[in-house]
Amino acid sequence: METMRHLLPLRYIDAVARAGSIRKAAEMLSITSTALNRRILAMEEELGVQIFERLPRGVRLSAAGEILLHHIRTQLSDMERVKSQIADLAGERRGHVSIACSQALLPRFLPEQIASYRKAHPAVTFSVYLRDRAAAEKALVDHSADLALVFEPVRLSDFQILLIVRQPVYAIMTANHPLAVQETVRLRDCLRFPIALPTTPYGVRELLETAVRRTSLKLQPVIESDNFEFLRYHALVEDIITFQIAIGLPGGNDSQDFVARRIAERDVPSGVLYVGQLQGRILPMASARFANQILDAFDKRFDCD
Amino acid sequence: METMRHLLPLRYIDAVARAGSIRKAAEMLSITSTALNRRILAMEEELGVQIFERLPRGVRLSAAGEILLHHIRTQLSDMERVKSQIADLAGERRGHVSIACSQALLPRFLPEQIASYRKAHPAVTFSVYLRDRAAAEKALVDHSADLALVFEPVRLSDFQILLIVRQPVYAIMTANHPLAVQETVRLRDCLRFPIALPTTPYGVRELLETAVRRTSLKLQPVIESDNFEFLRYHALVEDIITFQIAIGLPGGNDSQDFVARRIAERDVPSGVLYVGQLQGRILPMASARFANQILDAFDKRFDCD
DNA sequence: CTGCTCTGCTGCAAAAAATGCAGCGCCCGT
DNA sequence: ACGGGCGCTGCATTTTTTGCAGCAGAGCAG
Repeated sequence: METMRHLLPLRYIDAVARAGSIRKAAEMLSITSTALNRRILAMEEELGVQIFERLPRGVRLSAAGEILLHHIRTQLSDMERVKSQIADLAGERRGHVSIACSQALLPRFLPEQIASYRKAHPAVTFSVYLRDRAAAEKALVDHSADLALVFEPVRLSDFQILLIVRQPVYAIMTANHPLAVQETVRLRDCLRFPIALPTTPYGVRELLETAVRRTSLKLQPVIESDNFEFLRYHALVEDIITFQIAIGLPGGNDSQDFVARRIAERDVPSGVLYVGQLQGRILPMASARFANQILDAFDKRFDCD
Repeated sequence: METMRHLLPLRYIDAVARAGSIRKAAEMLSITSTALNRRILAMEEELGVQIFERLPRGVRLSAAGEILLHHIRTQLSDMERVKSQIADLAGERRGHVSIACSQALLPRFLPEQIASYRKAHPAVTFSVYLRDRAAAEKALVDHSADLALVFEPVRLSDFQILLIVRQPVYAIMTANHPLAVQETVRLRDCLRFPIALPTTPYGVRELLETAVRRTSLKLQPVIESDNFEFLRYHALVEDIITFQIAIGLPGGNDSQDFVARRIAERDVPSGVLYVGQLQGRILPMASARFANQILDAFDKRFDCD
């Protein structure tokens, strides 16, 4: 966060690596390129190895630099962890939790969880980043996120799974839609009506695509978007069907405006939501405690297996 | 080893913690107490917490300081690891291995192993510290040793076992001792003669004590020492019997001066030699490779189970 | 080819930080 | 009571870091 001056050189190297150029990094750090350049040079001198390859358009990490940078990033977040541990034993219970997650968590689940957590520990702050599956995992690796909550992740080796929750797919429609009378709906029935779908990188879309591949059905969305909110609003206005997973749904399964009807499991198998962290990393107190809270929350709210 | 100036503050804190006083630490670091004092103060300022409690006779780590120091020590040896990784990919294969071990390893086993390793990697340097079981484990914890080779350790929770080797106890005597004619000797026969023993903290002594406790025999050493070499030399000169474990014996079981005769397993069970490292720590390349070499060596030389 | 721009890098002077010296007040053991 | 150890501070000095201006080199547009 702030200061801790002895690892300023480390932050400088990190910044240069991110910016890809000393001058740009210097600007972000609001120092002169001279100073930054000389610190890099000094660091390379001390190590006896080039950290960056010099290109005509900037710099790039050398092999040694890659190793060093990895170490630097763990070191930086380790220091944060130590700081929150220290704050913790002073009874302050402060710290920071940063989360990378899929869209479905944003409207309801995370706000609720964070609010509940902050009620108990008001000094803890949060960063929440919207990231697709791949980007969320990358965020763990470069320590820009402590926790990732992702739907149907591409399982990366660095991803340490804390929890797996099955998430059935729901069809969202207006309350007076013909299908709204049923408890659960069949996929083929939905597809007789116009539908709105998330774009391909999203897990829900992938599940549906996989489901229809086994059948003679076809997905022919009249609306595509990468924004779930938009899809739901549009479904409302135009009276078409869209799809979402359980955790993204408001209140009960029904709100005043629209209803959510579970799709038969035999048509579309439940997707899987993963909560995870970086393999082998020791989380800061605050993040670890928040992760535990989430785990508890899932135990209570959903059937896990 | 030295340099890497950005973690000088960390080394300073470590030094003060070890010395227990700023002035003493300053002397060791060959700087003024003023400078050191101010660095500590600055560090505490940045952290917003006292790292050291001030006592009339010096300083002592505070609770926060304990946490911080633990982090500092990991950080310091992590940096060493990174440096050797970097050197490694430059093909230099340099680095440093520090070992805490029992006495029995010093005369033959470690010199041989280190020599053989250094033949392959001449740029790797070694520190070898003689430590009893407890001190060796402490050395792992405070990162003053990468590896520990100890006989009959008090199993600490931080100790991650890499290898276990059974080590039978041998009786050492002059070649013309009455018992020297037998292949293996009985403990009760040994105790009919004058004996020389290591002092109580040592594993061999403990094994023998345990062994006689089940019998009517008694250990009545005419010589006690904490130095195995002395015991052996003295046994030679005075023609008395002493005891040692397999790995400490020279060449074959016999040298020109004395012979080693295995004590019947039913009298004195084999002791156990442990090779271990700090739980959860990632060893520097050189140390990891050396540990592997040792593991291989044991596979070839002894029956392991 | 000629400008033009963007890069990393360097000489030199100014600014900032760390250091050492001397000395203060404190507390303990004798 | 007193000497010796301790942590800490004001001030002068030294060392380090920073910023400004300017360099050479490489891509790029014309």
